[in-house]
Amino acid sequence: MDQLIHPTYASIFEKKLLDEIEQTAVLKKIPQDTTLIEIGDYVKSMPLILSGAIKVLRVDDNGDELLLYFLEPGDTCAMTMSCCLGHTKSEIKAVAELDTELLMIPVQKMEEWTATYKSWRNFVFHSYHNRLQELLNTVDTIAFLNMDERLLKYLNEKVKVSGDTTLQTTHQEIAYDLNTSRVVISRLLKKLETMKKIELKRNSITIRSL
Amino acid sequence: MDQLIHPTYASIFEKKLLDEIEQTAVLKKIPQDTTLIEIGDYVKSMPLILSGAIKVLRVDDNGDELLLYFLEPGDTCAMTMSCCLGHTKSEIKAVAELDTELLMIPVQKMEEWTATYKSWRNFVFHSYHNRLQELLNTVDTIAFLNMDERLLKYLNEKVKVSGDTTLQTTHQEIAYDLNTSRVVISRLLKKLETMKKIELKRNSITIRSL
DNA sequence: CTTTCTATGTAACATAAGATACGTTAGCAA
DNA sequence: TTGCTAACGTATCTTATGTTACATAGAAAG
Repeated sequence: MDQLIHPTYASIFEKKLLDEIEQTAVLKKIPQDTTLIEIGDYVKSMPLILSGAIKVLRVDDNGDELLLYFLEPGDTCAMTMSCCLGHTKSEIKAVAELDTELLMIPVQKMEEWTATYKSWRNFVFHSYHNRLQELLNTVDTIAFLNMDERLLKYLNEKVKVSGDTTLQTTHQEIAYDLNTSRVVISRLLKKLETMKKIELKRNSITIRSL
Repeated sequence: MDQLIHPTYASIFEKKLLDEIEQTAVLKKIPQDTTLIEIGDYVKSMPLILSGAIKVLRVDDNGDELLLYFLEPGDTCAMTMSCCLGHTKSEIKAVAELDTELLMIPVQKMEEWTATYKSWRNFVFHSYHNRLQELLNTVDTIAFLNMDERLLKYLNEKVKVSGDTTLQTTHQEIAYDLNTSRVVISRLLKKLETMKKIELKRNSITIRSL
C-alpha cells in the first residue's frame, strides 16, 4: 500500500503519520458510477482520493439534483469530514465519476491525528478552505450565469476531470447534473455544434474548442 | 471586557483560553451598514461576533451581489478564517446588518491556539461545519426555489436576525441581496400584500404571517 | 432483418423573470 | 405652499427557460 499513498500525500504528511495511515487506512476500489454516499447516510470514515474522480451532488426533497463539484486525487471530501466531526448525517450524495481508489480513514483516528499531527491539521484546514472555495464557485455559477454558460463550464470540467476531450455521456445525464431538462440541454448543445465548438454523436460529445 | 466574552463564548472555551482572548483580542464596535470587508481585501484578524449581525455577500465581476447568509452572536466568519489560514484574499463582502460588536483575534494567535487548545480547535471545526451547511442552504435556495419562495425565505431571515417583524428596508435593497431587479421585488411584495401576509409602507415592510 | 429500446431533434407553447418606461406618492426642504 | 427627490406601482414587452408532444435515428436484442 505504501506506493499508493506516496504519489499524492507523501509530500505533505510527516513520516510517522504516513506509517499510521498505512496501518489503519483501508484501501477501497470503486467502479465508475457507483454511489458512495446518499443524503442522510451516517458516515464513519473519511476518504482520501488516490486515483479517479468523485462527483458531489446536492439533492432536494423532490429528488432534483445539482452537481456541486468534482473531487480529484489529493482531495478529501470535506463534507464527509465535516459530518464525521459533527457526527451528523451526510448532506450530499457522492458518485464515482471514474474508476476510483480511496483510502478510508476511521473517524476516531482522524480526531486523534488533529491533536497530534500538525501536518494533518493543516491538511484538514486546507481541505475545508478548498471546499468553501469550490462551493462559492458553485454559487457564482448558478447565481450569475445563464444555462449556456453553465453548460460550457460543465463540459470543460468534465474534460479536465476525465482527461479526455470526448465525453461518454447523454443529454439527460447533463440535464440531471445542471438541474434542468433534457430538451434544454439538447437545444444548447445543438447550438454549440452549429458553432463548430463540439461534435455530437449518440452517447458522446467531442469538445473541439471552448 | 470579561463580561463581553462571557455570554456567548464562556461555555465553550476553557478558562486559560478565555484569559488569552481577553489579553490579545481587540473589541470593535461597528455601526449598522458599515462595510467590514470587501472582496480582495487582505485580512489579518478573525472576528468573533458578540452582538448584532453581519451580512455576508458574494459579488461578481459585474458588481452583481448575492446574499450568502447572516452571521449572529456566537458565530465567526469562517470565510475570513479560511482566508487567514490560507493567507489568501477575501472571497466575500461583509456588511454590518445591525450595530455590531466584534472581538478581533490576530491570525498569528489563532494559529497558535489551534495547536494548544482543544476547545479552540473544536470551535474552528464547528465554524467550518456551520458555514458549509449555510452555503449548502444558499445553494439549495438559488438552485431549487423560485423568486417568490426566495423572497419569503429572505423576509423570514431578516425578521429572525433583526428580532423585529417590521423591516426598515427598500425594495431596491432586497433586489440587491437577491440579485434581481427592483421591479420584480415590488411585484412579488405586492402579491404578498394582497394575500394579507405583509403590509407595505414607504421604507418599511411589516410581516404578519409567512 | 425485424423489433425494441433509448437517445436525440425539433416544434409549439407556457411561464417566470428581466427590461423599459412612465406615472404616482411620501417625505423633506426651500 | 411649492418643488424636489427617492421610493413605489404598474403596464408592456422581451427573453430565457421549462413543458409537452411527437418524430427520427442508432444500437442492441431477438
